[in-house]
Amino acid sequence: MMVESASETIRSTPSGQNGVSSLTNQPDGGGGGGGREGAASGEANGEMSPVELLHFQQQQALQVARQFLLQQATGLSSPSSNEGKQPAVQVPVSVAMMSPQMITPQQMQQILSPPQLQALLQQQQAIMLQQLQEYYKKQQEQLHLQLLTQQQAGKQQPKEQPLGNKQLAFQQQLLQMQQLQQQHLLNLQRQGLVSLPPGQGTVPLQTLPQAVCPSDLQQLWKEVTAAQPVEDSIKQEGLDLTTNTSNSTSFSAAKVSPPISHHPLPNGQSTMHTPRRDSSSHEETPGSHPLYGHGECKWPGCETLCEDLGQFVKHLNTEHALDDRSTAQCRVQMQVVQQLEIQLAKESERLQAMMAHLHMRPSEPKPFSQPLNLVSSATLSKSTSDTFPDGLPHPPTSATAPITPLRQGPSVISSSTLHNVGPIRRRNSEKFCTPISSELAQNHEFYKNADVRPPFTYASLIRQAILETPDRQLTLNEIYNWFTRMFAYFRRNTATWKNAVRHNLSLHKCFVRVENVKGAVWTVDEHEYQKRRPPKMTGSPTLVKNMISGLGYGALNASYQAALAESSFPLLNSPTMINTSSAGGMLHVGHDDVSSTVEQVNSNGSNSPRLSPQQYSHPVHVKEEPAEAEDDSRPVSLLATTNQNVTIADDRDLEEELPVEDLS
DNA sequence: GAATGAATAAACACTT
DNA sequence: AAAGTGTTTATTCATT
Repeated sequence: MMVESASETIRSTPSGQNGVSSLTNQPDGGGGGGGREGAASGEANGEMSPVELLHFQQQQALQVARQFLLQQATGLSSPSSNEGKQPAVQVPVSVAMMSPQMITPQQMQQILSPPQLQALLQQQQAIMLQQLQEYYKKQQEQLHLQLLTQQQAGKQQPKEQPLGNKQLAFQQQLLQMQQLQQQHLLNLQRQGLVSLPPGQGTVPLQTLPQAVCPSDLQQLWKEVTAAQPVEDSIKQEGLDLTTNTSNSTSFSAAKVSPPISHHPLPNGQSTMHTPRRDSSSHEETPGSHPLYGHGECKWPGCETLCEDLGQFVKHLNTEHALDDRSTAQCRVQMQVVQQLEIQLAKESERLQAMMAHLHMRPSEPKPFSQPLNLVSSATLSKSTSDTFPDGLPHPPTSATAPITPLRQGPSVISSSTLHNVGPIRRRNSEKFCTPISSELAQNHEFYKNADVRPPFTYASLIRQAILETPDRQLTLNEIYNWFTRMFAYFRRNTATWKNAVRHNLSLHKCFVRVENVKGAVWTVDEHEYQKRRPPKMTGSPTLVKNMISGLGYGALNASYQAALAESSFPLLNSPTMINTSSAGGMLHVGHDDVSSTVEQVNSNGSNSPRLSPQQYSHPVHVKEEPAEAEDDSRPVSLLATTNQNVTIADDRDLEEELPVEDLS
């Protein structure tokens, strides 16, 4: 039988330095049409009324800010915006020779070493922050000027209604600016995240998508922009819109409020019906009010302390009754929400584009985590989202950022992974000695859904597949199934990779074929496997250390482990074996691939009843006996989150008996 | 440049 | 006989 031409996908270009230049598709990050550059220099003056003028300027300012934001947000993907901004970064020759426009982010990652990338990103961020601050400063100065002008004018005029409007306009502008700041920061963080290779240890926890919560952002912003006297000018005017506004913006971000036109509810509920606020992890008690939290009124600009809900309601009705001010504030809030919606739309679009680019199914309906695909996700899902020790609601693998589900895929995907997007021959597992299992764990969902070739060798994959089963043995067909189940990539070109699997099974001594009642099964001879190649960097403590820190395991630990657990290496079934410290432990395995980690897990994870001991000893037992005694137990790391149980035990069954195959 | 490991392709044998 | 399974050889590429 002919092998269908699968080769085209696989061997088209060997990746690496030579192939890169041929890739030209660029994700058109939100930059949209290129022409919007010179958007505005808020200059318009003239015959307009002060109010109109304000509005106009505000619009323009917003425009500029938006563009700026957009540009910056896409800065990484659109080389034009960052050309020449990273002088200090050392770029490989191969990159340097390419015209910048030709480089896609992926390619960048391919080409740049993780440290380089890191440096680049940091620079980029620093620059962006700086620019942003400058920009906002200017805006504020401008505002202040206007404010003064208005004040003078206001003295001569009846100040009833006009003044209110002006104030509102200012409020709006400020609000929006703050909001933009926040958004921008978010973008920055996300950018950094998305493209941060795992090897970059310096990633602070907050920069991780999982950890980005509005409160963090605020905190960050406060630090970053502490110098800004924004609120002061406002307060001068007698407005009580203070920093707190950022609070309101952040928390309303997630919700889309219906456009209330004129008379919003007195208490502003209509806009704030957000059930769960990001920052409200502690609050959210049954009798709570969206505008009440942490003992204070969350009305924008109002931080009045209220002992209890009753008092708060009272306060709400008195202080925030239906009047001009409340109405206006509500309107401001609406705008804020609208802005966020716009932003969300843009981000979503970008996400789509990214996913499309990565051949992922855009339809992925599960914005939030999906634990494990292997098993019915339903079973696991619930536990996954909240099982994390750090209280972070998302499993690294599939979880999505609270607001924008950006990281469907490679969220965590490591550079190494990205390296292999596309045709590659070399599996990096070896070089970076990234434990395949961890990588797999982290990007499990991604591989499952994205048609991306996994960066592991067939041997390591096969081993992984085998070790994942309780019996540590699989029939060829089961191995096939595992491949297809775990990797979208292996759902096509079947003839090719199946042949490769067979070839590997036969070729490597580490795979032992055992006759069974039902036929033959394949097992792994660990000893042989380890012998297979010299441990690249196994032992080196320093390396290990680097790796750990590099991967950000310190900070990441919890989520990482959770991810691992979630990734459900079946072996881990036992919920008991949770040992945070072990994250390092598993790393030290150092061996490249999937297996290495897994194996450790296995051996350690021995608790799980069904694990069969064998692996180490050559003599392979065949399936009949489920498992005798648990083997040794090295301290393993994986923190098995509770959900474990569900897992893959069934996995195997699935293939054999159940036609299930719900793998997306 | 050689050695090595891995991916791919393909031929062939055996079994079901 | 066909399909699946397993073995083997050859070629190519990438890395060391």
